[in-house]
Amino acid sequence: MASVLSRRLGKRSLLGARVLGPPGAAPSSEPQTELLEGAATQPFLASKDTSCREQPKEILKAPGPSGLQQVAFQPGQKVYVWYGGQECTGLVEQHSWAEDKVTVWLLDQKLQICCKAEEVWLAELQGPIPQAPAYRPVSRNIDVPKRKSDAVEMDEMMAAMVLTSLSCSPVVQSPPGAEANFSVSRAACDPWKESGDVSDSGSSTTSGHWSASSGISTPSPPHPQASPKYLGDAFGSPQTDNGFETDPDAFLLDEPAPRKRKNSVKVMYKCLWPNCGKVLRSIVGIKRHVKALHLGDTVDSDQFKREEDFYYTEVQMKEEAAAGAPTADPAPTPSMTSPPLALLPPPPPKTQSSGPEHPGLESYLPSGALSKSAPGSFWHIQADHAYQALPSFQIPVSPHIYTSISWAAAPSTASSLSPVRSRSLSFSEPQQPPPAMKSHLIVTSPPRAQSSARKARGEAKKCRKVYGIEHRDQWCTACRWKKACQRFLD
DNA sequence: CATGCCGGGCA
DNA sequence: TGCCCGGCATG
Repeated sequence: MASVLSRRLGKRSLLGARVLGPPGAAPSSEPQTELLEGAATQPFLASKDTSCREQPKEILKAPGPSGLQQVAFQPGQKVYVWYGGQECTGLVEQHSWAEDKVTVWLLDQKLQICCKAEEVWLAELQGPIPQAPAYRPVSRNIDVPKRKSDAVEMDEMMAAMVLTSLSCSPVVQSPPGAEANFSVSRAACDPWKESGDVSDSGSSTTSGHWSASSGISTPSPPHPQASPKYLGDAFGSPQTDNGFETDPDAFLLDEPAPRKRKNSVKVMYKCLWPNCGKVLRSIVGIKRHVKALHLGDTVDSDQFKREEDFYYTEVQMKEEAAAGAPTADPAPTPSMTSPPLALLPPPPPKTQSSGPEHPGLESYLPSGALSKSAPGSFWHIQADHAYQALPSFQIPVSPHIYTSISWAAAPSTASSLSPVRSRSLSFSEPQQPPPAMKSHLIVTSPPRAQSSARKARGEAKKCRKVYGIEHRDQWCTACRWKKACQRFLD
């Protein structure tokens, strides 16, 4: 985590320097908004901006006192602009410094729009772009379809542009800078940098179809990175999986859709909005969902513009059974395992609900953050020698429920005797339905005063007693190691 | 005293 | 991390 933080900070600061300067001076609309936005999205923009585009060619206005990034958009420059709910590619037609507005010709929509300079960002290093093409600004207004005599030229140019964009930034259709950022475009443009980081993004998990059309895909989702972190780092994890072959070349040019992951792991996007939990297959979908249902229509306010990103998270599902053992991927992706949580069997009728309730706990973590964090990761914890993690393992299941899980590993020798730790339920040792692990809810009391105290000696016979010292080899490992017996739990 | 097991050391 | 053991608590 620390590492994440630091990394993150690093980025942020980087960005701060570059994109958003000291608050205030900038010609931006409302300082307030700017601040907020800055705080929330900077990192994204940062990585995106710094890594991909501008650096190389764009013209930055002297960072003067304002510090705000001021790009002098030049006619013909290829840019991205957030329009109609998606990131569109377009060409700058005119940049009005006075109003800090930019007129952009949207390639996709074939129309011209005029928006604030801050809403427009440069597409990566545009090669030798035809300088100031001949098309004249037709109107500052939006939606002025334009098909002119120079249509031909335009077409050519557009074709070129499209090609460029295809090769450089598959993200064309992906969501706004916010999270989209790390996605492909970055991957594509910034192979040399943070390749590790990049790898963790969808490209590796999803089959990376950047073909905008495929509903499922969308490059890489914020992955653990985005949302979670902001929600308080609930997910633990940096966990960048460096598993992605970082082949610069592959990245630079239109790489054939990244190979699919061998095992069909589907990436879905889950809404993290409290009590929602909707799962959609496309990032766009989820964004839309969040925006529409939870954020309300705040499209125009900068401040919320990319907020949706914080409310969904990527989850990986195995094709076959959603419940299936979530891949080894431990941390971040709250792989579809969260659900089980909800399904946890209610505390067995007579579980010892220890006396002291802990009303206080309830108020703790926001359910949102929590629910998605802990569980996901915990559920697949496996331990061979459980004794170490064994005794009552508490995991916050929901703000107010603490689950105490414990499981015992079947000793290599006698699998027949897989014990079950349960003192409330009177199981005899033989197995218990749940194959993977045995768990039962126990409302544990908060930091037990006497936590340090030794665990009372269990009444059950332990290996030592049962097998006798002479058969020490039949003891469970824990016993052999003079640890709490795992075979005969009490 | 026998047992259970925590804490800690070692490889 | 696996393994072992000193030493303490408990019955």
